[in-house]
Amino acid sequence: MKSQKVTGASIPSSRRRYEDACGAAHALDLVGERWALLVIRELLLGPKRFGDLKRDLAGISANVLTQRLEGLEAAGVLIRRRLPPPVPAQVYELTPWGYEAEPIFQTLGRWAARSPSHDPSLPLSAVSLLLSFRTMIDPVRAERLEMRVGLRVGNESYVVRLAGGAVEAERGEAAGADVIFTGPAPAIAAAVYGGVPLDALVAQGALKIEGDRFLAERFVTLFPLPPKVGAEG
Amino acid sequence: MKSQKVTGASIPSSRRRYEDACGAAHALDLVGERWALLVIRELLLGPKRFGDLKRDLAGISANVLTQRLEGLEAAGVLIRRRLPPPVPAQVYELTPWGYEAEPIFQTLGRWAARSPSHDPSLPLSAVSLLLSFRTMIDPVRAERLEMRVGLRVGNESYVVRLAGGAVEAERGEAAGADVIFTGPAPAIAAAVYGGVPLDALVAQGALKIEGDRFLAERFVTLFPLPPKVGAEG
DNA sequence: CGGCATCCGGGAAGATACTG
DNA sequence: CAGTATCTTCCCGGATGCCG
Repeated sequence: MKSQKVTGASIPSSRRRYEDACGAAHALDLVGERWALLVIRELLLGPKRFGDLKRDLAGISANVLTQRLEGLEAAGVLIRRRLPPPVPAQVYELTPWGYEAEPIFQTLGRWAARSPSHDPSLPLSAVSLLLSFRTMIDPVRAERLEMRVGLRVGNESYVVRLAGGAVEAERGEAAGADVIFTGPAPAIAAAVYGGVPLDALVAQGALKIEGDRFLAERFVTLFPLPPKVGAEG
Repeated sequence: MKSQKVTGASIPSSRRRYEDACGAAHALDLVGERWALLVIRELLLGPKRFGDLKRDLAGISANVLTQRLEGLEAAGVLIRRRLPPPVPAQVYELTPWGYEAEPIFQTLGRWAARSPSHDPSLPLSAVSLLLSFRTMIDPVRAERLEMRVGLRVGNESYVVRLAGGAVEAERGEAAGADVIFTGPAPAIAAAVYGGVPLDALVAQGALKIEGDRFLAERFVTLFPLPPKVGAEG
């Protein structure tokens, strides 16, 4: 029978769509299903394989991930690409338009960071952390500050460059940076957003810091969280 | 039995939450359920009653609307307020923080407007139309253009003010504006976003135009849709 | 192991009818 | 008008198993 494959590309069935010309409503038709936006988030720093996505999206199940990847591919948000041999792995990569979704995460994140119920001490993926640097950088505190910060999280390596009040945060080789943090993303987040002293994190073995320790101390002060609601004004 | 009422404030059960410190993930915990963002959208121009929300959110059912309103109230996004007599009606109104969600709609809308599957000819609420003016205004085409445009949609009246390339769009009295459109929101959208000539809409009775007809023709050219993907730059 | 299908249980969404 | 009660349908999440 060879199983005929009639799954239908998992575009939301027409009954399940908002029949609404509003752009935001159509965005929700495309990426409003559970996990869809977080799948995009995990790809914003570059292509990933199925297993990496499953690992970094703690709690997603394989079948849902498959459905979301199908739906997002059908919507034109990402493409499935087969890497050439040496390692003929399959990866999922955002289309140029898919990459343009990043401002959605910035406005969502900035807004929700003010929620009384937001808990920055929850687990966090490396991509989320790097994207949060792009969103939360304080240009005033960062102006006339130049540094390259390397991050080693799991098997991946990332670089944050500060220059002229602007920030770049992307995948890249950490070696040669002014300071290098090695450890899980939540430990780095604890220093940057939780106010946990670097000494403490190093002492308990959660974090390793190489290079300019003074720059490291500066770095973790550059990303202030907005005031929670209720503390207006 | 009097039915015991244990509805529970409808904050997503913990199994259903992303346990993720990422701000965007938390935003989805708060407003990621179906219809939640559209409920917020309908309140961005001011308070509404239950029935108005149900009418303007075509397709929502009463029980889902009730659940969303409960959840959004529990999240601190909106409050339920009882108007004082003459008409002691109940209305739902965004909190100050709820109003701060508007940029979410702008980034979502701008992004999705480029989707190949976006269809601007679908039905549209009056609020969506007004918000789209804030999002889609072309400051270049609007610069050195000053006008007040009144919109009468259903029983509500709205005003769009253009000055110095900036736009204001809000509830307000249409009388006295330079030009006044009267008709359903989709008809106005057809002129602005669908390129349908005003003559045609007036001729078929979909739209009434009072005041400066020349300004009306200018107005409908001020909100260009971004290029669809595939027609890249 | 990566990718995908299948079956199942629970729960959220949708439709309809009903109540104060 | 502003919701509630109830029933059905569908989606989500987990487990398992197949195939390369």
